Amino acid sequence: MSKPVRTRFAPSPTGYLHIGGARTALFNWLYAKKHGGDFILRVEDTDESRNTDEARAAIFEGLAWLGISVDEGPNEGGGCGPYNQSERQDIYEKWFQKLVVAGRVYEDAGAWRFRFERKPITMHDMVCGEVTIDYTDESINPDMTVKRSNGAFVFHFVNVVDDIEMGMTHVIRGEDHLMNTPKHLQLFEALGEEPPEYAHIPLILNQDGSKMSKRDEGAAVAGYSEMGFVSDAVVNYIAMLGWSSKGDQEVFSVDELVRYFDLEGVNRSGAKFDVEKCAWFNQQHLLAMGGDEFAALAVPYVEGAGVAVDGDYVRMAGSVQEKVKLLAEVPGMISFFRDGDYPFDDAAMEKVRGNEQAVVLLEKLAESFSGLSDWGEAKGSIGETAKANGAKPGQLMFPTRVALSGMMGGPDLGEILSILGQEESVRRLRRAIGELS
RNA sequence: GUACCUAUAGUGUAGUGGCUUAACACUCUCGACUUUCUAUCGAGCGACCCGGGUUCGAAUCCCGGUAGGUAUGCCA
Repeated sequence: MSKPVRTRFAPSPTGYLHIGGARTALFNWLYAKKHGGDFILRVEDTDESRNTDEARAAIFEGLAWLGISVDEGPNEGGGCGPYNQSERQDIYEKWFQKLVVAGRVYEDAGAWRFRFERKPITMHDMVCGEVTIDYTDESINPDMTVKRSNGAFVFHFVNVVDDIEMGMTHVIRGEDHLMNTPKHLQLFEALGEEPPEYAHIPLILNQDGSKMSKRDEGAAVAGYSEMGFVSDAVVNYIAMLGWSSKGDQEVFSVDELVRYFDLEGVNRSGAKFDVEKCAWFNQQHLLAMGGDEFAALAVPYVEGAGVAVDGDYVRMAGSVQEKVKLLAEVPGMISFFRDGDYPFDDAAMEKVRGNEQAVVLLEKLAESFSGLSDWGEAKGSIGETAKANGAKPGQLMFPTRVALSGMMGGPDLGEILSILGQEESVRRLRRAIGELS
């Protein structure tokens, strides 16, 4: 019987939560949840000069938005606290003394260095396999500082001590830490503790192949909501960057991800971030949800555009569920609805003008609309009007859409007609005819 | 510089020595849905970094290049 799984995400609060960090957190979380274990958040704020409160908040908010639940952490508490490294100085001091007693550290210019054992170190990484780094040559890997001259402990040391104290069983982290692992392994050995299992996952890269850093476009998790992404889609997409189920399925719910995720499916090469595909995932998740849920999610974006939303507006917003990839597209797509003087899109009008019969057909349609006793027949009458005048339904459908909305795309025509009503629809038709003549 | 990791269509992945005419998805183009825009479905374009070797047979194993990445801090 193996120990219950405990994984962690250990960010330093020096910027906003970025997509690479989010994925690292996600993999740890997925692994823990899959195995019924706990996911711990530990804030590595040992470098005071670089930490900010905003960055701390961004970590909490980002994880919360993504739906990555924290079992133990600064806000949740837990049996291994405190979870801010800045509050754990005494603990580090205690472990540091073990190193002193064992004679593994020595003073150097006021700082303390850890004496490496001069031998090859082999790690057994769950993703990278067996990797050996030779520590024989001191000039290549000089003894590392574990305690600064100002008394503060360095990352490698606190990281290891905390992983011991907090009982981590698996450490899943970015491949940029691969070369740090032998150092950590040496520390575990010197401290007389069993190291956790390690898994180094490939990095997320920019389109040009460089490591995605905090400054790069699309790097901030906080920006995704604003752009109109839903968190499940972002989670789904970043999970697919470097991991696959080995089958053809790509669209997963979070529950499915927990069920199917495994470290065997993680590959070893870096993945370039593709916003287009991320948007496609978003569309798939939008399509998969119920109409009410979609409308509820879309409304804040419409309100954000400065519009008071009433029942008809909610209905309108809901009608574009299968027309958008991003929720932020919704307000623009339905803005014509309450704006009687909506602008006509140039490209759309040009296309309509290219159809010589358009104006005549629209006039006939306006007449037909005016005479309708049952407005529910409106959409059908478009096709009938077209046929009655020797045209195909499609030749009138598009001009009608442009006339009513000013745009090439948008909600279903029937839905537009229905919500606009007879009088307003006729008025809009005549307005467009005037514009075209 | 040195070490380590990686290398399949523009992008993300599958393929772990023969079942491969290298599969799936995004993007793009074109069709279908005798109704627009979407959605959906269908089709098309498009790849095994290079060179040796092992083998009857290599995208797959080995070696060497090349390219990219990461690490080489009293940052994390």
